[in-house]
Amino acid sequence: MRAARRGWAEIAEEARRRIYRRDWSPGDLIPTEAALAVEWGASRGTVNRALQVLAAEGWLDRRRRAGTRVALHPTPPATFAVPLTRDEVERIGRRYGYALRRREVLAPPPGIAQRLEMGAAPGPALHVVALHLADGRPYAHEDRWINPAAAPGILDADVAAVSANEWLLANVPYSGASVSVGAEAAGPEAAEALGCAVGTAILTMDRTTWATAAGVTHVRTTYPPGHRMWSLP
Amino acid sequence: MRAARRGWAEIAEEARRRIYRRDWSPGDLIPTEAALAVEWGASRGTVNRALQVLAAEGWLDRRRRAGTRVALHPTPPATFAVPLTRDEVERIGRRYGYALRRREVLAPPPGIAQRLEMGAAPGPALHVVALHLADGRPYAHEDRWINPAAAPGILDADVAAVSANEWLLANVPYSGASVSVGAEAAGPEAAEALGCAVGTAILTMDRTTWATAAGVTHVRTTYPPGHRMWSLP
DNA sequence: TAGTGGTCTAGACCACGAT
DNA sequence: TCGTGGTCTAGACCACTAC
Repeated sequence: MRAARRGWAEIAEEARRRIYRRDWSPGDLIPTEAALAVEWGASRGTVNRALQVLAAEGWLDRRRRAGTRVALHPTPPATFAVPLTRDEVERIGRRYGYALRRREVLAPPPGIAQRLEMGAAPGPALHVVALHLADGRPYAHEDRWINPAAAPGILDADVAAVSANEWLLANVPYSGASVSVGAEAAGPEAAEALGCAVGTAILTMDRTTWATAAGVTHVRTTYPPGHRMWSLP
Repeated sequence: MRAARRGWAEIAEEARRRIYRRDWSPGDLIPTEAALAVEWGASRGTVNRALQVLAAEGWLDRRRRAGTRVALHPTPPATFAVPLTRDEVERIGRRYGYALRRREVLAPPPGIAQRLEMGAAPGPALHVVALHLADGRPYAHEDRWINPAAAPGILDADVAAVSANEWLLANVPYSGASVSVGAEAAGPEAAEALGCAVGTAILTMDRTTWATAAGVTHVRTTYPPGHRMWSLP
């Protein structure tokens, strides 16, 4: 039906159109790659690339021999960027500031030790509490634990000058992270730092980061009342 | 150095190893695709595929002519799945239930009308308030507005029997969504539905969904105290 | 067992942008 | 200008799985 198109991106776009126009309805089997390659005047490799993108986005379910079907619940996962706080602040055009509020070396509580895979009788860890500022006002409060075994040199780092996270990014290999968000009533320390009443509803984000095998750091970041995290477009 | 490897996935794995072992450090220029293809005994196309994956994950910055560099802040965005609530409940092994609490047709408040692109003098919209249950207990409370112009037939749908979201997924094309999360104090309606005190800190998720051009639905979902959203592994 | 998607290859041309 | 990544192609083989 269609004349020669150009590139896998345009092919993917055409396929998306067919899906949300219901030319291809949820559950439907769509033509094979070979057939679409002929129809669109492209090679099978190009069609394959386009359809793999749609499958990764959640629009299609593909299985060898069984063919490609339109997904029943085409709801692509939402993606939230969780960048370095400095970058996040500067990207919205505000001046970044950083203030260390507490630094201590002591054995972490059991929950933290478990997340950092420090064993049942954990040695001392670095505990850092700091405030990130945007145009001089509180932007985020962070309460961080760092496993010195996984981050050699951190105990000598000047975490008053550079945020612990930036030091880690520059100095420690990173292989993965787990993130969660939730709502909590502000505790005394966060409330005072963020300038709100104790008990106010605030957004909290927990992030645990690993190197190859060991847990490197666990951080709880809390944001002032009203803060929202937005998905990427 | 290395014997023939197999496939772009293994090549990507090897490249990731070099990055977090600091064989390739942040800011470094890495060898060209052609050079790596020779070293790894693969074709350039295979190396290209692997490096494109790493670039999409945030590990590499690639530019024509300038070559490929290791990113300075390699922090891949966290991805949260935002599935159909029914699927979410069933995936954690609990029995799903749904209870309609309110259904009315009236002009939406200005903020909602704006998100749904209904203009300055919006006509009536469908307002649905419902509760999702897991093993009979409140799992999520949703307050939803639907633009009937973008969802023809919704006014005749039986939203007491099937959740409005499921009806929409089955009947209305979907082209994109915007999601945000935040923390709020529970209002009277949500508090009563979720069985908590007014003012308790609860997680809220807003989602606006569009068809090709028009806004289809805006929903605010609130979760019981303590609920957390987790990133995908 | 046969049909479908997943992938690799070698070669080619193009687009971008550093120099 | 010209080196680098981005992409297309045609052909091939393989892996999975419905039949």
